[in-house]
Amino acid sequence: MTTNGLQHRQTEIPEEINGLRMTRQRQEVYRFLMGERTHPTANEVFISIKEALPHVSLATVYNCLEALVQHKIIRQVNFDREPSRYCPNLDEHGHFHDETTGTIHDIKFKPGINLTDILDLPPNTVIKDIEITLRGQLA
Amino acid sequence: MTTNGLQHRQTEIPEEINGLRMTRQRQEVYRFLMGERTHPTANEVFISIKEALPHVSLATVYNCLEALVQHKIIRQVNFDREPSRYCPNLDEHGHFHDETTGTIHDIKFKPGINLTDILDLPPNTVIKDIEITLRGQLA
DNA sequence: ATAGTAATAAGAATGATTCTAAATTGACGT
DNA sequence: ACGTCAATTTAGAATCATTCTTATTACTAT
Ligand SMILES: [Mn+2]
Ligand SMILES: [Mn+2]
Ligand SMILES: [Zn+2]
Ligand SMILES: [Zn+2]
Repeated sequence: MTTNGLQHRQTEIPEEINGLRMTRQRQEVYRFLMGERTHPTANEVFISIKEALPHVSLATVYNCLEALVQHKIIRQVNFDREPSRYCPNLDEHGHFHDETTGTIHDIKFKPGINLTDILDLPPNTVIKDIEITLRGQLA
Repeated sequence: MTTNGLQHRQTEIPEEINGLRMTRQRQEVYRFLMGERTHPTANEVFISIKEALPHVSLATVYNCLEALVQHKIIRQVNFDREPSRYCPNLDEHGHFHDETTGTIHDIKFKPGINLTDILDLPPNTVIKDIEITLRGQLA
């Protein structure tokens, strides 16, 4: 019988994703985000993974989130000047911010739509990223 | 001969726009933004209008910008977590952030396009605002 | 002019995020 | 296993755009 804590692991996360070594802290951040549709903030991630890693620091959560974003494992989402939120959905999608409840919802694009088709862009423009944000009420 | 400083005014800005009283400070902020396509930050506005109003404070610039935004006279534009920028273009448009030069460009939509047509939104959704941001290079 | 309200100014406070420096961990070769 | 080196984590300090506080000044209306 060992005490390495690996024997009863429930969700298996690979050693490495997109070239990023998945340390215990990164695993917990990633696992939590994968189970959330709410686009949590860094602080919400911090509070939640403290259950599994009581000694984790907020700086590490920021470090993990930055590493995961840079390796395109998760996405960072910003609403105006509010604290950044994090999204595990890698499909191209927009974000709807419901003013009534404060909740955030992923918005898919209708099938067959190319965002660049509707934009009046100069020729030969290289687009690295598109962000679409909506604010309103889910009537 | 008077010293009220109003006799040689070059650009006439009305006393009131969209129900907002145009104080001297608000006029200068607004006048500067109207002459800029660069989407300046609050600090850039501050530095520029100090020529005309040497005693203006940065807090006042923030106050003015907030008032102008709330009365839909200008628009606030955010790129990730960078300082907010301000835009005098009230037409519906997106923003392209050129990584090479750091410049920001307004992006028009192709004629006859309704943004909501391409989004897979739940029925009866009230949309108060849409923001489209692109990042890349103007090849 | 007086009173009441709105706006401005200067500086302090805020808070999400980043930085610093020291300790810990992991990977790799011996 | 051991030593070495790089990567990662940690706690706390620092950063800095923005907001807040409070006193002063400017309008507006009687
Ligand atoms: Mn947070
Ligand atoms: Mn600024
Ligand atoms: Zn999302
Ligand atoms: Zn613009």
